[in-house]
Amino acid sequence: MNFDAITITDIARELHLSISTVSKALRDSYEISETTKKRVLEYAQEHNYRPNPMAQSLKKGHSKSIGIVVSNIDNQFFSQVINGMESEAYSQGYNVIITQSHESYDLEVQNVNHLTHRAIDGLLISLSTETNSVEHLKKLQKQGLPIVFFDRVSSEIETHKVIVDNFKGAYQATMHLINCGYRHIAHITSSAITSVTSERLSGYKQALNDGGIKINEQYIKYCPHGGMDLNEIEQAVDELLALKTKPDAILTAWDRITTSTLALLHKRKVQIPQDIALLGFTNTLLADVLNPSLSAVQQPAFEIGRKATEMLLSIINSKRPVTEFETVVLPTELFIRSSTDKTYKPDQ
Amino acid sequence: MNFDAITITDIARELHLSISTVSKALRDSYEISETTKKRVLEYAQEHNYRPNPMAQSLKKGHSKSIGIVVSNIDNQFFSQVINGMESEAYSQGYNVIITQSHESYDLEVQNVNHLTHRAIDGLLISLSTETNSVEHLKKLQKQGLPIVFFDRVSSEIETHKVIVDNFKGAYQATMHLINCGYRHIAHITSSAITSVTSERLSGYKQALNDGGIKINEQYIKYCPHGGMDLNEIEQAVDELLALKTKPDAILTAWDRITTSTLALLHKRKVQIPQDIALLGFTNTLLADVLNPSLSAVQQPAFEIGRKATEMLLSIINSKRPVTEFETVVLPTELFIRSSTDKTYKPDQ
DNA sequence: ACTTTAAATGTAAACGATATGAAAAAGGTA
DNA sequence: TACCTTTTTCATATCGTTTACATTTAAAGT
Repeated sequence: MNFDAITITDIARELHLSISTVSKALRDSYEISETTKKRVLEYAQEHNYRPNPMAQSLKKGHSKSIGIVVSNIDNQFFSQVINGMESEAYSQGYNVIITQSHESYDLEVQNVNHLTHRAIDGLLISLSTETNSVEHLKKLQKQGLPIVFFDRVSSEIETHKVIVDNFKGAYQATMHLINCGYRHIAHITSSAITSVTSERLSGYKQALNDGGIKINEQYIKYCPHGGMDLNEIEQAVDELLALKTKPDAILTAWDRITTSTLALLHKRKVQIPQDIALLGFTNTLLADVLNPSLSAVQQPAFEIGRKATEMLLSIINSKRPVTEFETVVLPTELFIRSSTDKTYKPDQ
Repeated sequence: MNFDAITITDIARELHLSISTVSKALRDSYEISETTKKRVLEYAQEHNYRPNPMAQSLKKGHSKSIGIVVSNIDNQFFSQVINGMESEAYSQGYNVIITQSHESYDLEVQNVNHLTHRAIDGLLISLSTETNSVEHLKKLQKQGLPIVFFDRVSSEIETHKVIVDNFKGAYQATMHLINCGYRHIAHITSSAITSVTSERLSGYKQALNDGGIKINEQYIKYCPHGGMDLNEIEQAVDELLALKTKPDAILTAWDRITTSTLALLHKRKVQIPQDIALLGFTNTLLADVLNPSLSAVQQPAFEIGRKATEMLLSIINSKRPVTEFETVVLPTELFIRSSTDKTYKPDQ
């Protein structure tokens, strides 16, 4: 706002009042007479006065904005999460500043620094797949910056967290595949260090166990870059297809991996679900109109974002330091469509 | 940053120097001796000193952040645009603050106010479909706020603009349909007041003319809310399907409208392209794996965002007031897939 | 020894708002 | 009229920086 805007000083000068009188009148203080208040308010209105937020922030010691770090905004899941965050933040008079880590640890650190440079009152973060040290966040937390994790959390930092029941989501999905009659179920997932990955992996394994199916490590493929690197997924898919006993179903654990796997199977002329069934975690709105319509584990993305923000703002607005932290676990939802349908006929 | 951070004053006190000496040392001024500089720099480093951005902004009169207003972040086109903006802004040391109008005029005004409240150095905006008065922006521009339009622009404000060749994009798309042998080509588009809509509509009409096809106003449907309101699209589709001579092809003009139309046709068991061909403007990454794979007009979204930001920053950083404005027109790209293929067999 | 000059550091006034405490004005009571 | 309240207004310090200007100190020149 380097453009000429009217300040409190201008009003004081014009109205032959002191700066403090104007300031108080503007905030409707009881100390100021009704007459003066009216004069000031009218003048302010007329000249479109807006308090300078930088001055206010400096004086008050907070910026009324919160920082967000996600891996990629260009991803249905995260953009829905951000929607929820924005909604909650705005309703409480806060701005959000969004940054992307693009699944890179270095970028994550850089973004976090950039954000704290730029005066945020709190941080909402989903870790990048590369991240296995959270020292950069620990330091900030120690300095007093409120942090709330969502989606991909760290167990090394004690704070509020919002996640989904990844174990159950993956368990239900795998169990659905088993119930449909699939026996060779592969799993393509992301970096092994990410919380989300290991929880979903456990759910997958447990379901296989409970279904009396032996776990085959060859059926589990890791894509360390979480779907950002198409080559990784391509290699994973090709390795699965090259196996003597090819899988008859694939459970993909991440949004990007799911849609990429679908595209790759297409390109290789693999019939879904006749040759291989596909079921994946994804929040795409297009699951219904994909070819074939895609069975999916969907996350309550908007609610994740909203809840995480609510928790962050509760820390920010808390009078006393917060020492009791909570981890909110939201349920996933399984949508069954054609891509896991044994009786599927391509021509509808 | 209301958490206890070290300030320039702390450093000065500890090192028995004046505040200005420290300030100058930190910015490597020639006035300060190498010895002092080194002492200050080392101390600052060690104690992890960060200049308070609010104080700097207040003093320097700018915030190093730019505001963005889009209709919806949860939309491939816009998230790609924002990616481009973020990329350019960050490389020049600027932050972006993103807000969504959700296609509502009131929300747009509110966001713009909120943003200027919160100290931005410039504004990047794509108008909401509802917006037909830009007085709120004119006022800000008059006050000196640099504004750059992208995508949905207003002819009533003179400033830099980044758009795509909407006319040509729609013309090529329609021509492609004509060349494929379609003769009853419908057009579902958004609010008639939006620049994008009218340009694409003209392209559509011109192509029909050039192809010797009479324009049938019954084939042109408007969805004022630009795809946010599914009912509108549903009604448009149903009206088209109820016509005595149903269209044999549909050109959809907006990302959301395209994917929604696809879903609606699916639900109504309309075979694409056998019953009706579909071609639309969309930037979804999933066009290849939709059912059927979707012919699409794609926009260079990242480049739109990057370029718009570059132009905005050039205004912001310009020494003299900018009076010469430029409108950059980028090309669209037509991808031909199965949804417009007369010879299409569902089973690949 | 005394002035000149350059180098290094310091003082203080901004930026725009808020808040504390004091002063002025108005009203009330004896 | 003098004195005390109460109401209303103002002067000023503050937040953390930046910066124009002033001062100090030391070295150099005459």
